[in-house]
Amino acid sequence: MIEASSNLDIKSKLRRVGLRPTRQRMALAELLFETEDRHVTAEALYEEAERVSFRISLATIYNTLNQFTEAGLLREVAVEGSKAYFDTNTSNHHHFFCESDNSLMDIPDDTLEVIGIPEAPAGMSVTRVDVIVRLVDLPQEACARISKD
Amino acid sequence: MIEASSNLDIKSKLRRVGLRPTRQRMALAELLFETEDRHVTAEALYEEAERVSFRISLATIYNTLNQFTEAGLLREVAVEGSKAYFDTNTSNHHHFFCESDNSLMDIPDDTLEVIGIPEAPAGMSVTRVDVIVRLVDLPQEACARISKD
DNA sequence: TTACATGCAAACTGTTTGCAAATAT
DNA sequence: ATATTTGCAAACAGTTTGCATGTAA
Repeated sequence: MIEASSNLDIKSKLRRVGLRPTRQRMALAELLFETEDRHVTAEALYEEAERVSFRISLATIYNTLNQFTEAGLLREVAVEGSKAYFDTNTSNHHHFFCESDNSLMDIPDDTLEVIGIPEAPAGMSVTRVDVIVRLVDLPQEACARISKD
Repeated sequence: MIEASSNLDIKSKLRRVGLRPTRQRMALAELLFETEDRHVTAEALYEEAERVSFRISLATIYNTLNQFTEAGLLREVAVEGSKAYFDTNTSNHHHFFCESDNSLMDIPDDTLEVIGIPEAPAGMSVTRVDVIVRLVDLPQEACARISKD
């Protein structure tokens, strides 16, 4: 049982998108939305739940992340690599991806701009423009030292 | 045995990057580099080899694609999704990704520009900036009709 | 009390690896 | 002759799914 503070907010947040506020969805929502702008993988969220002694199966984590994404509470970030990343910031924005430790960071919305986006080829339309600025940590400096999540 | 035309070119191309020109590497190089700007997945290349009756194992395709990438003959494109995409155009450029049929297309180098790339966080440096313009085909229109590869 | 959600294990996809047999130099 | 490469099958990671059990309304 994680916190109790904002249970009602979370409950209605789930209800609003048509998801039953079950114990596990509540707990995951609390972990995800209590702080701003998180970037999680299924595995990472699973470990986080473990850390606060919340019992949940990995399958349910996957299902829940997908449901939250469909419901618009999360957005999936397209970094290649085998893992799926979920971002609690669903607005239009771009990302740093640190290749040294596979961490994602938001790029503040107003710094970066893409100009001259070509028209979509005939019969298609643009759904989104994703920019990933790939980073490596310089020798001697630990990428891990920078705030992640 | 695919073609015979430019065997010498391909052979020296492989030698130049320190790879022995084996039968299977030659065949794959021929498939990949005969035409410009290809985007392949391992599976797709495997099927292509089958189509021209070249016997090769999928494991070798994977190994070869990775070797070619390390050698700088290919570059991996970071479209999320489970599959790895390899691009024969190793220069700096961006991509359309058609979500309807999972195909990649190059965006001509000079159309698109990213401005205001923020500085890398302390201790890190930018290795690359990737832009993916995601597309869907409009109803009624087949994305597949557009030239792929 | 009925429809929906969960947990488990098994299935599945894309990819990598260990090792014996085949090939390049 | 020697080192490298190949192919196979097995291993592997991440993710999804089928189904019996548990839970929310």
